Amino acid sequence: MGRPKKFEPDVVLARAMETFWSKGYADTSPADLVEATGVAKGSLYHAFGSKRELFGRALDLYCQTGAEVTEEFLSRPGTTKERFRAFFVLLVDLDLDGPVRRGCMAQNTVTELAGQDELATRRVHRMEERMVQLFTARIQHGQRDGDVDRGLDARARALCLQTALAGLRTMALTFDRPTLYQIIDTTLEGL
Amino acid sequence: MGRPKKFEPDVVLARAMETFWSKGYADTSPADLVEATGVAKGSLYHAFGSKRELFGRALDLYCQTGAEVTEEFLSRPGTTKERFRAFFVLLVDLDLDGPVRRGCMAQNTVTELAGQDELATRRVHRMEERMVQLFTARIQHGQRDGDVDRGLDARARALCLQTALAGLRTMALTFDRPTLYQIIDTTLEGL
DNA sequence: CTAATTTTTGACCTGTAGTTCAAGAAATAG
DNA sequence: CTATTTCTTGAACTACAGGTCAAAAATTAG
Repeated sequence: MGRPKKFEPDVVLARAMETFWSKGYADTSPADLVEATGVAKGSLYHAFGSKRELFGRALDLYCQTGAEVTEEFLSRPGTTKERFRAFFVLLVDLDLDGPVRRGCMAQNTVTELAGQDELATRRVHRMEERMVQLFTARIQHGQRDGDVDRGLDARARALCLQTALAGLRTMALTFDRPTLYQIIDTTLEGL
Repeated sequence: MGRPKKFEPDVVLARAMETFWSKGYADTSPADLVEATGVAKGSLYHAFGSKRELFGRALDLYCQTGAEVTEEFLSRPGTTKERFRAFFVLLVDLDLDGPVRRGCMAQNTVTELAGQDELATRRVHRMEERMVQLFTARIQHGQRDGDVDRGLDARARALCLQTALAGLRTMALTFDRPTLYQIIDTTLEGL
């Protein structure tokens, strides 16, 4: 009972995520969120508690979605190298084709909030570890397929790929597409 | 003539840089700058015009210093791989030994301001290009020394190293030292 | 229909960001 | 010593951030 909600919380959360992603935490104002979601300020606070809490939920959503997309994408048919290449290209394209270059929300968050917000920092670290796990698993899968040299230390390699990806998304803020593609190819050469 | 300055502009600028580096642009308030520099608010505005202009000067200082340190460090005696390793370790240690993890100010800036402040973004891009040039030159130097395989595309390799470095400094916000060292070693293996 | 419950909303509040400025202080020129 | 110049400083100002709240609206239980 009680008055029914006028908005879908998941939709509002997704829109809030987009806004935080594009503008960062500090530079997103309640007014921005009202504009992005179409929900009045009071309702937002009623539904989500505070700007920080809403941001936490948005970050969770981002990490969850990101992990799902990664898993799905790496498990499609193709060699290990092909799959990583396609995945990296996907993310670079995502960065470059958007109306504004905004990189990876998790990285942006840790860059902005490391040393200020331990919870957010830990959340991002968990996400990074998850990515390394997914990469490791894909490499090991490739080793079983005979796709990847069995002498390779899968986790060490996965850590390098995660590092390369983080770097790539930073580079994608200022470099052009051909250069970024070239970086992807050179990076993946050793696989 | 006129009343003499009470402070050394270079010292104030260096302190402002430290503050922007640690807290980011948006989250640094005039009050923070007053505390960090010991100079009254009015004087800061008198000397530097605006927060944005002061930040611009601070960013310039950071890029300038960074390029100098890089050049100096890569030109010390040792093989190419040794020099890159020492340089990467230096930066990781810098990140980890400070009182707060703050990464690279240039990356932080472009992460926070890409799509909002074209001037700052271009400034960072120039810095990144400069780093790639320095890396390229060092690799070519290694190729002449017989240090590095001559079949290598020096610039492509340098781009990868710059990307790895960017990634490494992001990873340094959340990962521990042994893992980061391992990443450095694996990354440099192919040199 | 009444009571109880849950949302919605904009008005309102407090604090601070970023800036300007007027008044005074410290120098030098003549 | 006076005029001129340049610096220093905190007070004052406007705008907005982040959040609270009371009143009205929409539902269901009985």
